[in-house]
Amino acid sequence: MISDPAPPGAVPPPEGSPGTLGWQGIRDVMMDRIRARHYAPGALIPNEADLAAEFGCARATVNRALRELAEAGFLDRRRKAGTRVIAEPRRKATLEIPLIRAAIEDLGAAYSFRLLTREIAPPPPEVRAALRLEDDVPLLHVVTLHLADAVPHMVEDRWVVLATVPAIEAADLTRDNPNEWLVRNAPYSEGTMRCGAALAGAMASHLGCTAREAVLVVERATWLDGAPITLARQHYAPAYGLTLAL
Amino acid sequence: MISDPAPPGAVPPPEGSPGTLGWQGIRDVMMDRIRARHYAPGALIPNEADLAAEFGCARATVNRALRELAEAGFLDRRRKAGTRVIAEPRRKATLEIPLIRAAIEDLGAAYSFRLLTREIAPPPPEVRAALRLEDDVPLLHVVTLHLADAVPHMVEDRWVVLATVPAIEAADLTRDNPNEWLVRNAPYSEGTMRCGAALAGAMASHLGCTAREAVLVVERATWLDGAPITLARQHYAPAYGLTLAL
DNA sequence: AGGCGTTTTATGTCTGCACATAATCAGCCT
DNA sequence: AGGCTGATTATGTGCAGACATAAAACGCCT
Repeated sequence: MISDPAPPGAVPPPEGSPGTLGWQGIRDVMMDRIRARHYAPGALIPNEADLAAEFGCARATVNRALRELAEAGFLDRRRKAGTRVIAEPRRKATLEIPLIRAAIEDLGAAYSFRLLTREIAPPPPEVRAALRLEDDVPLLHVVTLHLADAVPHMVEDRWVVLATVPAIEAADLTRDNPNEWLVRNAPYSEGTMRCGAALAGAMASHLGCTAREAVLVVERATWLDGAPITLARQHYAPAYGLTLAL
Repeated sequence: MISDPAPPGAVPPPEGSPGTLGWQGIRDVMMDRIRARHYAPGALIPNEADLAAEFGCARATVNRALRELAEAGFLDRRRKAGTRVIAEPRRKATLEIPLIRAAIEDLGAAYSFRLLTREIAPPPPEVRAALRLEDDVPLLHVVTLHLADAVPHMVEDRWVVLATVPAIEAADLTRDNPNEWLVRNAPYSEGTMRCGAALAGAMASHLGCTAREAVLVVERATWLDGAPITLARQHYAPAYGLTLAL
């Protein structure tokens, strides 16, 4: 049965006006109802046709509104089974993957970088494993120091699969840093990302801190249709943190 | 002008078949074209009506496909100006905010928790600042240790604004841990989330590690329509990292 | 009871069509 | 030239109707 008569509090303002609120308005009203528990957690809500009648609009408009709420993780929609309020919504935080130059400039600092290492070498086993590499081919290995107002901000240790992105071998990475070159020239279709913490250790000298300080480590690997592209491990300066949007 | 004749490589399979590929198919074809630079980075793509004619479908179907690509950060759409390929796509990683119990059980471990502290106290200045609290009212302060297979996994230090969520004062937080209680009973409309690194320090005793190890720290604050709800600082056990999806 | 098709139902998607809205562009006036 | 105004144009949104599809519910048969 449907929890129509609003058990506890009630914030349902669909009003008697015709249908001038659009799909965003309908989404907002439905969101309010979910929050106010007009629709109980876990309960079914009315079907699209009924809601369309209530809001005085077409079913497609209700569909658009409910689809968004489902994508946002508040509703569970299944054919024939109807639409259900998720009792324990698993919300998502999103992280805009920073183009390093842009991230630093957004901080109001002047960006610069230094290429510390550039070599073609066989990767260590963990790198091969992380990229799911089968052959033991040499990769391009670059270490880049990124600075904000000439102060070390992040060290990026990156391996690039030349077989997948041969053009990078000829690129002048002292002009465009590897991060930017890849963003512009190597689209990817899949990837993994993990962030953790570690002691600065060997990175301390680059970051201008002591080896015993804690730094944020971000590791990202990318593929294009199954072909490995690159693995990057980034060590940020102490006290720096990533901000995600909810 | 539009980069229609495909400059470098070309992967445009719209074929002569009528219109049996649906909006997802159209999205995929367009994605392939962007990756193959059939549409040059920064260039305009054909308008919806033309694409609809090419794919043999209605404009609404093309619209749906392009809207998704725009949301994913590959296209920039503006009324009258048309749709443009973003040259340096700023991609987003998403983190499913874990219900701690579920996160640990997904690891294949048995979940348990211990409430270490429960008090009502005035918050320190940084907590007030993070929640944008104006009055100097006392908050509920709980510290919870979450364990995976009886091994310490994370310590959560949380402040809850009683004025916004009075019901939590009566809740039995030794049954439902604060995390779960809030997810079920305190919906939020806005929030911030930040993750960084720190030395274990005073948390070491709870986490079963030394004070000089690096641990991941996640700080989350939430509001409901501007009213502050809670601030949580979570210290994870050493070596644990968050995995984001690209 | 138990198992197996068939019906029913709610959502998913598509089609044409229409109008709204924003932003560009051209042309006009001063 | 400079600036305002209005036409043009591409996207944003809406509607009504239709068919597709998944899955639950029902009923039938054994």
